[in-house]
Amino acid sequence: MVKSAARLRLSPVQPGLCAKCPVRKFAAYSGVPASALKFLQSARSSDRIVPPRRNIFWEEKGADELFTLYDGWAFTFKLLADGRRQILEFLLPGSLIGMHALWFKAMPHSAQTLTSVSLCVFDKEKFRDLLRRKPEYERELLKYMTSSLAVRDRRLSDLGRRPAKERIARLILEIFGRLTARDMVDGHSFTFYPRQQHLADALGLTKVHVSRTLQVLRQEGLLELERDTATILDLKGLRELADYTETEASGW
Amino acid sequence: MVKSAARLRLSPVQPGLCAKCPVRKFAAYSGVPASALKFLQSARSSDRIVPPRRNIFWEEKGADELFTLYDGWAFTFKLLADGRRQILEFLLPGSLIGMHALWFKAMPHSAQTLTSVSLCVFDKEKFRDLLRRKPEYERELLKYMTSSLAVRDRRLSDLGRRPAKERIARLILEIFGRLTARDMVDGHSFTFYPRQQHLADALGLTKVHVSRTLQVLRQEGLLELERDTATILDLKGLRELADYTETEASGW
DNA sequence: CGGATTTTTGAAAACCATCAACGCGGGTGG
DNA sequence: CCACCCGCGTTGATGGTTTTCAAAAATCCG
Repeated sequence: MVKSAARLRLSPVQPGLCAKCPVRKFAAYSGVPASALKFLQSARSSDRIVPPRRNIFWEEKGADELFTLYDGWAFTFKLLADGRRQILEFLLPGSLIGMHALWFKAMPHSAQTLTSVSLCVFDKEKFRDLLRRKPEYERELLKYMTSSLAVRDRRLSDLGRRPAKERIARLILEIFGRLTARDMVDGHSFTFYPRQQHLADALGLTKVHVSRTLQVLRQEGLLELERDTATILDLKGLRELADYTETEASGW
Repeated sequence: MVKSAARLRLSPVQPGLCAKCPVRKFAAYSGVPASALKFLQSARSSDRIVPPRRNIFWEEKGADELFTLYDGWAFTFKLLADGRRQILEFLLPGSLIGMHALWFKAMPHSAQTLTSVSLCVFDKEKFRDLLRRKPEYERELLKYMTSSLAVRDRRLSDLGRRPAKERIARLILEIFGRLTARDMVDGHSFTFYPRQQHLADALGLTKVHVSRTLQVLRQEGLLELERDTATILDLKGLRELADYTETEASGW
């Protein structure tokens, strides 16, 4: 099963009509008013398939487009002068990518694919038109951004104040929650594309320490991470360890 | 001079007409269209003065109001179960506080004053009306939120990937930039209300380590922090150490 | 099967936390 | 006005978490 899911990434599902979009109820789309769908469709200038490990856009460069992720996994990140990387967000189907482009000349971060990915591409200007014509949608995006900021603040607390074990547990639980909302889990298992290096870069750790900490979590019977597959062995225990409340698991 | 500035906090400046508001060009207000001022004024249900070290609202509680900070310093933060604190953002005049209340039942963080503070208070429902009536303002807020998210992502990178010295340097430079935009600096000196414990909680460090690191920065002739006053001794050197580019210094 | 990527392991060191104590200074109350 | 108290910053000793460096083992992919 996992294998076939992984194989899927080689030819990602491609989007069709916005009105029938299956990811429409997720993330940035969750509140798109039906009346705006026509405009959303017309602002969508094209679709695009991007292979794994390719950048979608680059930090400090300009961008004329923004995207929604239709299928596949990706992430946003920043690079420091010495090459160290901080992953800011893992992008899942429904994620809106590159809003910054709407108003600013330079992107504040890069975006890169993890799997092969299919994107809905929106021309910057057309998207601005859409916002002007459909303030309800604009309002929905404002809500989406507010919620995104809250998620980012949780991660900030994790990096600032939690030890490695909790950081890892919480990130896995967060992704588990998002995937559950998308019906992309199989019981307590799910396909998981980030490598240990990605976890490290998202959590402010080194891959070595991530490796060691994952072993502890496995030995404690809480969590198992194999290549491309994560299995939560003890959800209750993991939540407890991670101090992860139910309310943290909704809405994006 | 510092003395008198500190004394000012005991009776903060109170707001008058939105149309003549001196902080209107900062942060959340920077793009308020003149046409929206009338509505902004009418959405403003009252003013409020809050003494130092008081919460403005509480994490996990609901809120019926949102605020803009008119005068004084404050910050937002989250508490962990064991009492550890993560400061998310320092709030300066012009900051919009508590947007989350517009759509969500529970606040994702708390807000607390550092000095005595004066707030413009907006009723949640009236503010929603304002957005409905003035989509230009709504659009401006969307831009503001986007930019806030980018700032948060910089801090995330700092916590994840930078050592204590750089974190401190960068936070000071960020605040210096924001204060400069507000004309609240005196050359390379400025009034600075956070204590070392606040820096620690914002940067994911302990107050002890902040103290030691500040001593190093002082000995290196880069930065001096006394009670209520910060002085940048060597701006160029500090920027270099902090890897702080000019573009990081604008727009919020 | 062979090369590349990813994960694991070990040893040593760096960075930062913890704990505890002391000093300084400002504000407050007697 | 002075003494006291409390918040805040400092200092030292010690320990833990995490990093670094290097290398080997495991896994994947073509």
